[in-house]
Amino acid sequence: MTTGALSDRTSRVLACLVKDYIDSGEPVASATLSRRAGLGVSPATIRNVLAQLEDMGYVSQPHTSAGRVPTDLGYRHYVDMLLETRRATRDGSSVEARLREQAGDAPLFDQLLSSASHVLFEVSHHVGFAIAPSDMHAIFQRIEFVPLSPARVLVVMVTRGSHVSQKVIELSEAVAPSALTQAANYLNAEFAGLSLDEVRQAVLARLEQERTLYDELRAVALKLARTTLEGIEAPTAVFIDGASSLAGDASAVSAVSLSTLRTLLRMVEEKQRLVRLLDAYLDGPGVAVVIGAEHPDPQLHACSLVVATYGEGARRGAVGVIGPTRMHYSRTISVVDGAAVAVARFLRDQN
Amino acid sequence: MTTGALSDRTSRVLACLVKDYIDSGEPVASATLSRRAGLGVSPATIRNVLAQLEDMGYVSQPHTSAGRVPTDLGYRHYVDMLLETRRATRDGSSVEARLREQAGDAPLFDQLLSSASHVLFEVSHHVGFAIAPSDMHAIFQRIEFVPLSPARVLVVMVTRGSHVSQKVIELSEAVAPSALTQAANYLNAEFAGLSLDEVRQAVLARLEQERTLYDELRAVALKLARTTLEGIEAPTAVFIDGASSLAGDASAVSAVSLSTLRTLLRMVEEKQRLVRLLDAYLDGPGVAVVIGAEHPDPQLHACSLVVATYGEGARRGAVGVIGPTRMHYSRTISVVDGAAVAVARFLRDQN
DNA sequence: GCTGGCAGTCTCTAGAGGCGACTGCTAAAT
DNA sequence: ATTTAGCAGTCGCCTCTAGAGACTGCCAGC
Repeated sequence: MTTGALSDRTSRVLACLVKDYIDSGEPVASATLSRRAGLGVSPATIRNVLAQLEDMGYVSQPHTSAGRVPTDLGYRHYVDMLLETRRATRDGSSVEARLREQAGDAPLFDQLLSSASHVLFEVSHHVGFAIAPSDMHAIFQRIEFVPLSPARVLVVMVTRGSHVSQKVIELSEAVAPSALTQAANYLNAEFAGLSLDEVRQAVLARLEQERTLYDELRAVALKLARTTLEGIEAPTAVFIDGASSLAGDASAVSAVSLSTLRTLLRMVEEKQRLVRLLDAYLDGPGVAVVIGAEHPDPQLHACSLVVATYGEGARRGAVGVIGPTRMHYSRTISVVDGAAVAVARFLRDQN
Repeated sequence: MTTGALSDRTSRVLACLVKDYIDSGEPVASATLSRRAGLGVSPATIRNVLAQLEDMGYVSQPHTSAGRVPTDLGYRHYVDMLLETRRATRDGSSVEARLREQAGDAPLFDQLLSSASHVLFEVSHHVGFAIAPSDMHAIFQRIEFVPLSPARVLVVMVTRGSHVSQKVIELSEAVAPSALTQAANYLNAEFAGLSLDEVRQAVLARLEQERTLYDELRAVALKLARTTLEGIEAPTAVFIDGASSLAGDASAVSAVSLSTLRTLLRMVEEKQRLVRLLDAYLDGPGVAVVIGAEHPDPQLHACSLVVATYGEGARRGAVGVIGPTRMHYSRTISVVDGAAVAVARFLRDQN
C-alpha cells in the first residue's frame, strides 16, 4: 500500500476517527470505531487498520494504552476528501442571507467585509476575518482640503471602493481657503481615476516640468498633492471578529496553548501580521485549508486556517476563519466558501 | 479605634503588606513585614496588628496558616494614601515624551488618543484605553458629496476634531455631479460651525418653510442633508490597546478568571460597553481608581480600573487602564495621570 | 504593650496502590 | 490470507497517606 492512496476501508476508518475526534475531543478507541464506522468488522480488525495508519503517520497515540488521535496529516486526508466531495454540493445560501441581513442593503464595501468577518465568527465560533483586495483603495477618486488654521490643512482623500483616508498637513506658508478649494478642483479634474502611484508620478513630473510656474494656483495644488501623497499608503483593510471566542476555546481544552492565544490576539491588534500570514495562500482560487504544522509560524502549529479568495486578478481579497486544529472542518469550509461567493457577487454587482 | 482612621503604625503595616503582595503575589507573613516595614517590632507584634486589620476587613487569610492578603478595602486604603501623597509629586513628563514620540508632531486628535491607549498599555502592561469627549465630533464643519453612480452618492462629513464620517446614500432620482458640488458649497456656507443637532433642525425648518421652492438647487441640497443626517450618530470614539496582554495575565496567575478575561475581550470588541462602564466615573476631575468589587458588573470583581479625565465641561474625555486587582497602582496612577495631562494640554494648545 | 516560644492548622508534594481503558499479540476460525 | 476472540500488559488517573514546611494564635514573661 503506497502512501498516497489508502484503501477504501482504511480511508473510511480514518474519516470516521477524525469525525469522532472532532466531536468528542478524546482519543478514539478501536471498539468505538467498530461500532460507528458501519463496516461490520470487529475491534481487532480495526486495530490492525489503525496500526497501519499509525505507521503511515495519519494517527498517533497520546500514550501506549490510549485510543488514536489524528495527526495533521490525518486531518489533511480528511479535509482533502471533504474538499473533493464538496465540489458538487456547495450551498452558501444561508450564509449569504445572513450576510445580507447583517450588512444591510447598500453597504460600503468595508462594511460588507466587516459583516462578513462577523458572520464567519458567529457561525463557526472561531475567529473570522475578511481582507480587502490590496489594490482596493489604490485608485484616486477625489481629494478635498479642509482648512483647520491658516497653516494647517486636513486632507480627505477618497479612493476606489468609497474608502476615505485622512491626514493633517502643515504648510510652510498660509493658504487661503478659496485657494484650497480651487486646488482641490484642479486635482480632482486632472487625476481622478489614476492609481495613487500614477498620481504621485504625474505630480512630480509636472512640478519638474513647470519649474517656472506662472500659474500659482497650480503650484499650490501640486505641492499640496505631493505633501499629501508622501507617506500615505493605502493600507490593506483587515476585519477581524471573534477574538473573545479565543478565551472560550482556551477554557474548553487547553489544546490552544496560551502562547498561541497570545499570538492570535496580537494578530488581532496588528492586523498586518495576518495579511503577511495569508499572502502565501492567496494564490489559488477556492477554499484552502492550512492545518497545524503546515503553518510557517511555529506558534500557530495548534491552529488551522480555512480561507477562500474572492475577486479576480490583482483585485483579489480573502475571507476565512482561524481556529484550533480540531475544528468542525466540514461546516467551516461550507461557511467560508459561502461567504467568499457572497462577497464576490457583491463586488460583481457593483461594477 | 474607629473604622475610618487607622493608627500610623497600623496604616504603615497595611501599606507595606499591600506593596509586598503586589510584588510577590503571595500571602505576606508577619515575619516578612517585621523585617521590611522598618518599624523595629517583632513578628508577634505585627501579628497583633494584622489581627486587628483582619477584624476591620482590610486583609484576609486564604487559609488558617497562611499569610495575609489585602482585601478590596485594603487596596482602597492603600490607593487613597497614594492619591493623597501624589498631589505634590505628580510627574508625567516621561509619559508625555513617549506620547509625543509615538504620535508624531501634529497628530489628528484620534491618532493622539490611539497613541495614548498604546502608551498606557506599554508602560502599565495592562489594557490601556482612551475615550474621546462625547461631543467631540458633534460640530459640523464640512460636507462633501462624491458621485458613485447616477443615483448613489458617497457623503463625507467632517466634524470638529478633524473627524471624518462617511455614508453611502441612495437617491430617488439622479443628480448631476455639478449639482452635488453646488449643494455641498451651499451647505458648507450655511451650516459650518453648528452642532449636528442644530443642523438637523435648521434643515428641517427650511424644508418646511420653503415648501414651495423656486430654488431647486437648495431643495436638492437640503434633501441631501436630511438624508445624510438621518441616523448618523457621532459615535464616541474609543481606543483600546493591549488585549493580548490579557493572555499573559491569565498565564501568570489565574487570578483573572476566564470569564473575566472574556468580559474584557468582549469589551474590546464592543467598545460601547466600556463607555457605559465608565460613564459613572466620568464625573470628578483627577485620577479615580475603582477596585474589584466596587465595580457594578460582578464579572469585573477581579479587575481594577484606573481612569483620569481630561478636558472640561461637556468636552470631557477619559484615559485609563484596566488590569487585575493586584496591579502596580503607584506606577499606574502616575502614568494615567500623566497621559491625561498630556492629552489635555494637546487639546488646549489646539484651540 | 511588646516579645519569645510553642502548639496547632493548613497546604503542598511525593509515593503507593487500585481501577479502568485500550492496545498488541497470539492462536484459532473462516 | 484475512478476520476474530481472548488475554496479558501498559499507562493514565484518582485516591489515600505521610511528611515537610510555612504561618498563625495564644500564652506567659518582660
